[in-house]
Parts: sequence; structure tokens; C-alpha cells
Amino acid sequence: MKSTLSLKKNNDFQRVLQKGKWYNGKLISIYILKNNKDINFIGIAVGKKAGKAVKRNRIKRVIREAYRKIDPEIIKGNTIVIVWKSKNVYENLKFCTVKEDMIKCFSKAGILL
RNA sequence: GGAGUAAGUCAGAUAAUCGCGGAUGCUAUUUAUAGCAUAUGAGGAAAGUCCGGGCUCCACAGGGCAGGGUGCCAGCUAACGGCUGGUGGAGGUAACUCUAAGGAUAGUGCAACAGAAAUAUACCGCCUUAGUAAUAAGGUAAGGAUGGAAAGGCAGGGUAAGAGCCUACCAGCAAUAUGGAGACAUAUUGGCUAUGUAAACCCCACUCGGAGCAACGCCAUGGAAGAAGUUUAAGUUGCCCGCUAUUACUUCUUGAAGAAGGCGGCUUGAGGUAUACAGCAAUGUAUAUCCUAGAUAAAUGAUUAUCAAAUACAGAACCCGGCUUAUAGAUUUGCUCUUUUU
RNA sequence: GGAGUGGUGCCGAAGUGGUCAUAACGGCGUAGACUCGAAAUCUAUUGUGAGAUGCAAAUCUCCCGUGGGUUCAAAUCCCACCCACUCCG
Repeated sequence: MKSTLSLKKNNDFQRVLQKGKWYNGKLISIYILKNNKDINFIGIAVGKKAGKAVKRNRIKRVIREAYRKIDPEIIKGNTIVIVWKSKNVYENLKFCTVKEDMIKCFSKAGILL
């Protein structure tokens, strides 16, 4: 991901979750905050209630993969945090549905090209 | 063939495209990054954190009291609450499985309710004596009733009625002898009874110092400065020693703010594999050979094709040895019982 | 990653072997008193789980996170597991 870096500090997560704009999908919700750079920052958050380590890891992987497919179509200069809704049943996790849901969210936010 | 039992192995593979982690090499520039290439990248439980060690710091760990742990015997191990082999007990037709299994004659406590009485006793009954009788005194644990438990069990003798009071058998206890390394087993003799509970206190034997990689060390930045007061603080264990160590705490004033970062520790180890020898076995010894994750918002995914079907439990976080718990399916070997056929 | 604490009616919480926990005690709910009415206060409570039998009254059995064990007897003692919460740079 040349045009995207991952968020690392807990501080950054908190700033985006508090100050960013909030869009809701079926499986995930997205927080977006503009930064004045040419790069996108992305962070993925999965709550403890979603499951144990294996399930949480798998959710993160699926979301990251879905984002990677969409990445070239997104306007640069945003900090994005994707939050998995822990109410969801783990069996609903499929690559296609997550991807569709993510596209809907981004188009709502209006950052798709 | 069916049913069972014990021990073990594997935990999808191959190919294509895109993608991720660190490692090594090369190239490029700007101290740092980018690109390319190469090989490599989660488990049998990585889990629970229930034990035991290594490692780090406090004195490489010391003395006393208190406290914790283990508990048939022997062996193995770095160590253990683990493992192996035996002994006793329980279950099963059997293969085999399970077993916190020291001491209740060292002492103390507890045993509710019921019952006459719970470790000592006479309510009813039975018998003897006194009495016309009611009843009184004494003997008695065979019978009744209560209870989880009532003075070993059962038969015969015995007696006023009874009682290990006496005898045989069984059970239990002690001593002696023999066998065994020991737990213990077998035999003989003796006296004649000793309730249960130690996962109640306790006794006996062995054993345990505390904290944990978010330990700890280094680097950069910062941890502030001033005044006053109190005292030896703090750490090492709950306490007392001893030791480390020379400051620590409180209040006021001024000032600054955030769960701030990087590197090491960090993977070569009580390591794996193969063979030989010792041992019933756990395991040990010797030789050869191999290097096999090291992340820090935390690396293994997506799509397609083929294999009949690809699906369980589940993700390393300092590292090992166990235990416990979760688990789809496939498969190997030994043994037991039973059925049919020959 | 490591260390620790807890789980009892609808909620909080006591009870550390013995008459079934009338589940103590407090809150909650319901009913009554006081008031024109309400609040506060006071009083009562046959409500405080599940199942079985029964027309009903009532009776019996099982429940202290779950499953085993010790004991005559376990919410309490021991072992294993599940869940919730707190602390450590």
C-alpha cells in the first residue's frame, strides 16, 4: 500500500473517534478525519467482544483485504478508522459482503473518486 | 465380521495471480528509506495460568517464629503436585481402568435433629429380691425403638436373666518368624476390643526466601526549582534479626503537562532427528547430523482450479518440563470378549 | 503478557459444616393508614425461583455460577471448569 500507512498510536485512534465524521454500515462503521497530506492513514479496530484471538485476527484480515481492493478509488488526504460492530455474528463474515458494505459507507462519505 | 480396550501418528496438499512479517545479499540515494532477488514464517493444545524450573533484580538467599505445599513404596528428573514400575483397595466376563492411599492406643474439638443413652448410658423389655398390689432396690446390652454410627459377626455352651464369660470359624489388633530393597504378603502365638471425622485443629516425614520480561539494563528527553517541618526512611517477608542503602516523607509558593519514545533482554536450547549401548520402564550415556517465527494496533489472507470432502478446537509475545480443558475427520499397531464359516 | 478479587431472591448484601435459607438486613413491588389529592412518613406483606401431584387448600422434590469429590450431612471444606471486574509501563 504505497498511498496508505497504518495508524499505530492509541492517541491517533482516540482523536479520530472523537473528532471525526461518523458513517454507519451494516457490518462496520467508519470514522473519517481530514489531514493535510497526500497520504491516507487507516486503522482497524475490533472489540474484545467480537471473539477470541483467532476470530479477531480473521476479521482484521478480511477488512484489510477489502480495503486493499478499494484503495485506488479513494481520494487521498484522509485518516480513516474502521470499527467492526461486535454485535455481528461471526458466521456473517464473508469477503464479498464486507467489501460491498465498505463501498456503501465510503460513497456515503463522498470520498470515492 | 461385530463390540470393546490400550498406545500412537497426521491436523489438508498442489498450481496460478495479487498481498503481509522480519532475515540475508545486491543496487540507488539523503544520516534513512526505496527497489530487486533468495530462502523462510504459529500449535497439539500456541489456551487455562494449575504446578515446577531457567533467567533478571532484591545480599547467587542467611538465622528464628509464623504460614503454605506434598503425603502407600521404590526409581527417574534441572525440578515438580509430573512420569515409570510395584503394593493395598474399588470396578469390569476379560483386555484393562480408577485410586489426596501416612497417623484416630500423642492430644484437643465436633457428631445437629431423633433417641433412654453418642463414648458413655437402663426408656420399654428380661431376671432376682422385698411387697397382697401399685411400686422400690439391684443385675442385664439377647430383643424393641432412634440414628449415618448403639459396643465385632454368627453358632454352640453357659446363666436367675445375660454378657468374649468360655469354645470353633470369620473379621480386627499386637508380637514373633520367614520372604522382599521397601510398601507389604504368608504362617504361628497372644490378649480380648479399639465409633466416625485429620479435603477439623493437629502429630510425623520431606519441602518452600520475595517479586516478576509490563522483570531488568542502556540511550535521548524529562523527572523541576525554592522554602519550612519531621525523621532515620525505603527495599529485602507477615513479624524479629541480619543485609543492602544514605536519604525519605509532609506542607506551601512558582512553573510545566502525558496513560511520550528507541535499543537491548529475544531466541542455540535441561533443542530436534538417526543409530548403538544400559535399564522391565520412565530415563540415561555415546557418536553423527540439523538450525527451524521473533512481531509490538502485533505478520499466513483473497480469488480460481484439481484431489470424493476440505470442515474441528483454535493464533507464538522471555524460554523450557508437566498437568488440565477444547477438538471435525483420517489412520496404524497390540490385546480382550463374542458370533459365523472352515 | 503477568498479578489479583468476586459470583447467594428483581437489585445490593449477610450467612464460613448442622433443625429446608420463614433465605438476616436494606432497596423494589403490592395493599392499607395519614391527605381535598400527591410526596414524605408509618404499618402489613399471603410477592419475592423451577418442577411434580391436586378442582382448590396444600404437600413433595430440586435450586447459593457449572460439574465432580470428602463427610452421616456442604452455600460453607477440596479439585476442575465457566463468567464478570480490578491492578501492573
